[in-house]
Parts: sequence; C-alpha cells; structure tokens
Amino acid sequence: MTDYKSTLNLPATQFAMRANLSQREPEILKRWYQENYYQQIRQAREGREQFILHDGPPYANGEIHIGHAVNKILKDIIIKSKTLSGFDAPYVPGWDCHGLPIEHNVEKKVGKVGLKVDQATFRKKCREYAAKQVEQQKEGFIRLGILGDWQHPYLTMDFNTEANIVRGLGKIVENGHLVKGFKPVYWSVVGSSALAEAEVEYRDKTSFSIDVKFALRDEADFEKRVGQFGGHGSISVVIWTTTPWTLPVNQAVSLNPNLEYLLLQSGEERLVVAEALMESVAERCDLQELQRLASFPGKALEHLQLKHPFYEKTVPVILGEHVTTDAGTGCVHTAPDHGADDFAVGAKYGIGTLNYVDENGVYSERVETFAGEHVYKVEPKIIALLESRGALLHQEKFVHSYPHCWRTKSPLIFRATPQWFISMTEKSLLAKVTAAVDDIRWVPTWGEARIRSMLESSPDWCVSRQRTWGVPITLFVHRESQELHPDTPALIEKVAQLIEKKGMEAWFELEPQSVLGSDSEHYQKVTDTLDVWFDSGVTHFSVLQQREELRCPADLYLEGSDQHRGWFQSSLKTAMAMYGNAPYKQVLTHGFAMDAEGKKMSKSLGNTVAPQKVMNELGGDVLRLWVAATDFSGDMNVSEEILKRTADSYRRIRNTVRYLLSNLSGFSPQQHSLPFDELLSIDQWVLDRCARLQSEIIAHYNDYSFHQIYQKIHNYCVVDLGGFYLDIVKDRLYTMSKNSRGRRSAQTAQYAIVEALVRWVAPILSFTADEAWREIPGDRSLPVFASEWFDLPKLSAGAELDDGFWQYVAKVKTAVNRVLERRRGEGDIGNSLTAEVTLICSDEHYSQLQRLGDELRFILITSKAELQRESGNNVGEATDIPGITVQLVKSQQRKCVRCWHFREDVGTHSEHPEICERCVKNVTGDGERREFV
RNA sequence: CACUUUGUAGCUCAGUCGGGUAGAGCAGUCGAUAAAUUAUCGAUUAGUCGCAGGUUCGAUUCCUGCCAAAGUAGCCA
Repeated sequence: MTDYKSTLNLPATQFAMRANLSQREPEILKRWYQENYYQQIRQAREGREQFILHDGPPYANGEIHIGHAVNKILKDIIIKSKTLSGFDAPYVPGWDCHGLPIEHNVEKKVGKVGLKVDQATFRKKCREYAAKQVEQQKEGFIRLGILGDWQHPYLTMDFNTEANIVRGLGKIVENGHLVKGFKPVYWSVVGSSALAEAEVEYRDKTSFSIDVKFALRDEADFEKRVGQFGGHGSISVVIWTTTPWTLPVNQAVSLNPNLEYLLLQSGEERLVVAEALMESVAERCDLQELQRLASFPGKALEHLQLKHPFYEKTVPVILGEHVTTDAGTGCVHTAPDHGADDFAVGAKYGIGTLNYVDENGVYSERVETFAGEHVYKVEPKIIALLESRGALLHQEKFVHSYPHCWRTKSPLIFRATPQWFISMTEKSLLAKVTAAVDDIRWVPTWGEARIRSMLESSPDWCVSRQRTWGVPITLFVHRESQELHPDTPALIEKVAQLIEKKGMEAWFELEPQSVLGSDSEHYQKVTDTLDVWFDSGVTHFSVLQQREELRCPADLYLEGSDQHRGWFQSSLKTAMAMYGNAPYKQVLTHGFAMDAEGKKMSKSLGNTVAPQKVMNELGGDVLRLWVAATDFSGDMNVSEEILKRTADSYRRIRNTVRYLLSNLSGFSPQQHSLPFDELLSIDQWVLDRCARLQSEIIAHYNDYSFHQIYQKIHNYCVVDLGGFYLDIVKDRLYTMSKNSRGRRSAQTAQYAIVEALVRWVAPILSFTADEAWREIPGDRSLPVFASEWFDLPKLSAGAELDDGFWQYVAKVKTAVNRVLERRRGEGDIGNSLTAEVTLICSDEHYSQLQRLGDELRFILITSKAELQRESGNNVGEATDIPGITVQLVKSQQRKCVRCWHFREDVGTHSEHPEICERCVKNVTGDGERREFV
C-alpha cells in the first residue's frame, strides 16, 4: 500500500493554535519597542493627512483599573484604525500630575506642610511621588498594547507644561475673563482651607433648627405697603435656620417676590410667614388659633427695615427667587458670607461680605458678644441670647445630610473668601461656549444635550485654590487697590520663562523686585494655586499647540461620560476664553465598566475586574476584544463569564487566521498568485464577499461602532469561512497537486483573505495580528500597524455566478445537510462522504444548480450529487426548500483511501488500486480540472 | 428628589421610523470527524422584546406611569 498521505497538501504553519497570550504578549511587546514600532509608523505616515486624538490625562495616582483600560483601548483602536486608513495619527499620552489626592498621599508619608516640612520640600516630594505613579501607570498601559510615544508623554508637571499653563492663564487674563471676587466656598475649619467639590461628602448631621423673629423697625412703613390690618402686639418676620452660628453675620432677610405672605395674629404678637408654609410653621412652633390679618406678595416688603434679633442694627428685606416653600417659613435669613444663594442675592442689593469668621472658624474681634468663640461651640449661647431677647420662636434638633470634609469627616461651613474666577459673563464667555457646541460632533448624540445642560447651570469658574501642589496663579496685585499690575501679560511671560527652566518652584522662590523692580513694594505676589482642572483643561494649548506632531483643534477627544462636567467642559471653556475656538471637532464618550448585573464595581461587593488579572489569565487581546465587542455608548458589563465568552470568540478568530495561514505554506504570492479572472468561481465569490465586508468594516471603524466590527468579523469566520467556504475548499487544497490551478486559485483567495483579515483585526487584537502578520508570505519588514487596508478585487456587476447565486447555493447546502443529519440519526450513514444524493428539482432549481456541473458534490461534501428534474413518480425526502427533494443512499462504492470519497472508479488504475480516478490524476498526471468549486 | 442614559434568548449584539410564526453568533444539548485536533463540521433547544396601562384592526416597536441599573446635579436657608 502506497502512503498516499504524503501526496496530500495538508495544512502546516508556525502560528500556534494555543495563544498563551499572557506569556506571548510580553515578548511581542519587547519587539514593538526594540524595533520602535511607534517611530516606524510615524515615518510611514509622514506627510499624510493628520488625525489628532488628544489624550485626556488620567490622574497620576494608583494602579490602573478597568476604566482606564477601556478608555485607553478605545483610543488605541481608533488610532490604529485611522492609521490603517492612511492617516498620520500620532498618539501622545499624558498625565495629570498636580492636585489634592497626590498631596494627601504625600502628606501621609512626610507630614503636613508647614508643620513637618516646608512647602518647597513638600512640592519636591509631590513631584517625585507623581513621577512614580506615572511610571507605574505607563507600564500598565503599555502592557495593554497601547502604542504611543511613551518615551515622550506629556505631564502637566513638566516644566514647559507648567510654564504654558501659566501662559494660558495669561491669555485669559489678557482677554479679560479673569476676575477677582469673593465667593462662599466649602471651607474646612479643621483643615483651615477651602475644599474642592470633589473633597466634599455628604453625611448626616444633627443641627439646631430654630425659628427666629426679626422685629419691624417701622410699623407705619409696613402698613403703607400692605394696607390696613388689625390685631395687636409686636410685628416680626419669622425666619428658620439650621445654622444659628451664622446669625451674627446676618445682613438681610430674603423673601420670594411672587409668593403670598401673611400677617398673622399669634397670641399676643403678630408674625409674617409665607401663606404656603403657615400650617407647617404653626405645627412646628405649636402656634394656636392663628388669625389672618393681612395678605400681600413678597415684593411688597422690599427694603422694609427689620431689627437684628440681638444686635443694634437694621437689616433690610430683600427679594430672591431662591426662596422656596419646601421648608422653613418663606423668609430666609441671609448671610452673604456663608451661603452661595445669600451671596448672590446680597450682591444684587449691594450687600457684601463681613468676614467675621476666620479660617479656623473663630469669630473675629469685630463680632459683638461672640468675639473669639468657635462657630461650632457658640450655638447654645446664641440660642440662649435669642431666648433672652424674646426673639426665639421655636427650637429643636434636626437631622439632615450635610457636607463634610472627606478626610477629617468634620462638618464644613461655607465661607466667603477672595478667589479668582473665570467669569462666564464678563466677556460673554458662556454665550460663546454655548454657541461653539453646535459645530462639534457629539458621539453618541445625547452627549450634546448633556454638555448643554451642564453649561446652562454653569457659574463662574473658581480657579484658585489655597493649596501647595499646584501651578501658581502668577499674578501681582496692588497692595491697596487689589488691582492687577498693568504689565501683567509681560510679567506672566517673564515668569513663564523662569518656570520653563526651574519649574513652578520659580514662582514660589521669586523675589518680586527681580521682575517688578521698584514697583515691588506696592505689589503682592498671589500665592494661590490653580484648580487642577485648569491644568488639564488647557492642554489644547500647553500640549496640542506646543508639540510639532499635534495641532489644535484636535479631531477627537474621547473620555468617559463623566467628563462632560470635567475635561470636555474645562477644555472648551479655556479654549474659547483663550482664542475663541473649540479645542476639538468631535467628542466621543463611553460608559463605565459595570459588573454582570450592570452594577457599579466596588471592592466591598467583590465584583471588580482587575485588568492585571485579565492580562495574566486571558491576555491583553481578550481584554481588548471585550472592549471592542461591547457597545460603549452605555454601561459596559464585565464578568468572568463575559470574558470567558470573549476568550471563546478570540480563539475562533485566531484559529481561522491560523487555518488560512496553514493553507499558505509554500505559497508565494508573487510566483503563485492567479489573476482574479482565472480563479475558480467560488474563490472569486469569497473574495468579493471579503471586499464587501471590508467596506462595511471600514465604515464601522469610521463611525466608531467597534462592536459591529466584532460581530461581523466573528460571523464571517464562523459562517462564511468555517461553515461554508473553507470546509468546501478543503478537498481541493488537500487533494489537488501542489501547483495545480485549482489549488493555487484557493491559495490566492485565502492569501488575500488573511491579508485583509489580519488588518481588520489589528486595531483590536493587536498582539495576535502582529504575530500573524509575520507568518503571512511576503515582505513583512513594516509592522501591520503601518500598513493600509488590503486592496481586494470585486466581482464585476454582471458576473455569471454572483453573490445571490452563492447565497442560494448555501441555502441548498443547509437544506441537504438537514436531510443528511436526519438520516445519520437513523443510522443510515456516517459522515457526509458516505452518502450519495440526488436532488430532485423543479425546472427553476434544476437550471440554477446545473450551472455547477458535476462539481455540486464538492459543495455538498457528498461522494456523489446528481440532479434530476421533478416528475410524478420521482420524489425524495422533503427539504425546507419548495421544489427540491432529496434521495439519499449510502454509497455502495469503495472508499478512496486518499480523498475519502466513495467512488465507483476506485481501483480502475492497476498501479493505484486503492484510489479513485481523480486522485490518480492528481498524483501522477496533470491533475483534475475544476471550474467552479 | 430632579435631569440624562440604558433595559430584546445564559452571554455579546441586530432589528422593529406601527403590521405577517422576533434575528445572528457564542454558550448549552445531540451527532459526525480524527486530514484546522485541547481544533473542525452538522443538527438542535432556547425569548410573554424590564413591568403595567393607553392609542390602534394590530405594539417588542408610539404615548403615559412604574421598576431596576448607571451618570450628573442637588440635598439649601
């Protein structure tokens, strides 16, 4: 018996079936960086149209988590796909390095600034800490397969970035958007510092709840306003407060202009409260037998003079829309020093702040009676004083949620302090920003509504912080007038140049006379630092405009949907303030990673998925595939099961690539490729199908629907290739002689398919694509990532056997498979080659199927397949295609040991008694001929 | 509590701009194969389209309410 197996062309490849990604990927990465892939790509795209995706800087603190991974992988997919589309798409990663969380962590190590360490040392430690965090995160990102300029990332703490942040501020000052103002901000009396919003958490607090009477100064004036009324006793406006300590700072009582108010007789006195709240006030204060004496709108009392409950001073009634009927009395005690609404409404009436409470929460000397008292301890005394003055209507304890310092857990106060603001109104910045939203493409579209609603309620942006680790606000203000130095722009540039050399420490060390000369005695250095959101917000200037390979506006900003409030907004506002243009053309947002039930991940629930763990167990490409496969416009669910399914899909795609490669062993595209016209019909079709799919995939890359790409590629591998084309063509590849037209035709097709497929997959399965790339025959001196989409031939419009025909054939195959399966279940046949089928067809089907000549059996993978026209006495088993029935018999022929088909011609050739005629030709002669399949 | 987004088979996604028994792949199940072999091929089970109402001849698709999850803001005198 001859060993015919050696005459077959069985698949062979170096490309391993088992990915073993967790080990292989780090090796692949080594090559990327040894061979400078990023630089190679830049070179390959030099001079091409740019696509600029600007990296939103992650905060330099902590290990990377799944959210980081999602964000960076999406960016990487976009960068790589744009590159495949021919764009020059550089990726400069960045980090946000200043700010509070770093201060906290450093403080834990070295102690408090001013107590254990001086400011300069503290900042140095912060810088070192941030640098370490950057290195750690960088390593994590690189491991994810993100390609970028990791040797030259941007850090907001780079000296030149710091200098340009300062210059950015200078631009904004120059354009008149920066204003100095007072504003009540969250203030920690324990930390004696302002707090950023992010440092505030809400906790329950028990407060005093008191109702306080403000007596009328002039009853006659009141009567003029509200008309005649009766009753007897003193007349007071009643306010309700939960912060008695703010009463010494009271400067007004606010009423809603449009609410109805009542004058009520209550026992021996008369009280003013809002009509809508009368009952709740009566109940709380246990007021009996109230009588309505008069009714009037709030606006009637504007400027009415009231007596302060315990000071000899007069406070006015003022009007504000912030007064509601949710709670209280409808009359609001107003202390502009200690409430945002109070501050705003006070400003309207020219009522400023008093600054009675110092940074430690202690009343200043100017405060009568309570000077030197701490606001947290003074309340019982105030209440006692009110009581003795007869001004207290009611008191009780009250539990409500209240802002606390996240670190010390102590309750915060609002305290008006001088701060720097980027004004939304001074130079109509908000209007300009809102208008700019129109010209930006928001993906998904609801992002636009989101940013709009954020902008609508956008107050002036407080950019100053009383912090240590932040870019300084490099301004000089006049000691008396508080005005900015007239040469501010020039001074800022001078300072920026110093910062460029020595970092922001240059400002803190600066002796004013060195830049101001003799002016210095009149001017004061501002020591506040900038809100970190300013640092990152201004990167369109400090990074995009500075780096040669980038430009502003960027084509795309891409961050999680929380950044509508954050970076998207801060970038837009600063760019508009600086040069009146938006910093980006498109904004893409993604949802957050959630667990299998769509719940937030938290350590306490134990439902977190650590990217590091996924890397080690399943590999980076599986994580990347999960990101690509998930619709990122909503929440993105991850769990063990989901990742396991993803790994299954990964394997299928990998195996398809591997099989295609294995069929190309010994194939040289230059020498062996056939022109498209000479390919067998099914090979032409599969390429055509591939080309059409490729256009769909490119379109999906362009509109960022990666999950569709995943679905389509996977489906293509499973359905078109595995379940149809590759299964059918296997016979031809294996059994026909090496250099036959039939085999070269299949190889030509499959070669083009891998070329295309590996590129499709490269932005997503980057490691695998890179690994496969070097197994494809041909020149691979450039990385896949530097290549462009593979050019695929298409069937001409009037092609004989078009896509419709082949889809029809696939349907027939499925119908016949069902019959085969049924009969196999009955034990009549084994595999499909043990069967011989006759399709009994209507005229229509007959004329369709006879176009394949006697090659139909290779489609059906049966040993014999014949067509017969329908006639009355000639029917087979029904199929689900009307007009086709099947007669199926188990073949009685001998099995060809070479091709496994059962053929009557096995043994006709005396020298090869075990094989069929076709195989004899393929082994000894010039081979069989195929046209279609 | 408000606003926004999401809710289709165990998983990932289609789809329905009102109409005919709701689609695909994976997973599961059964079978084939041992020439993609910890692969591959075939067949096949599976969904009251979040819940409840309404409009309509007819709704998963339109409207309203509710529930769940997420994001953001606020929780103030």
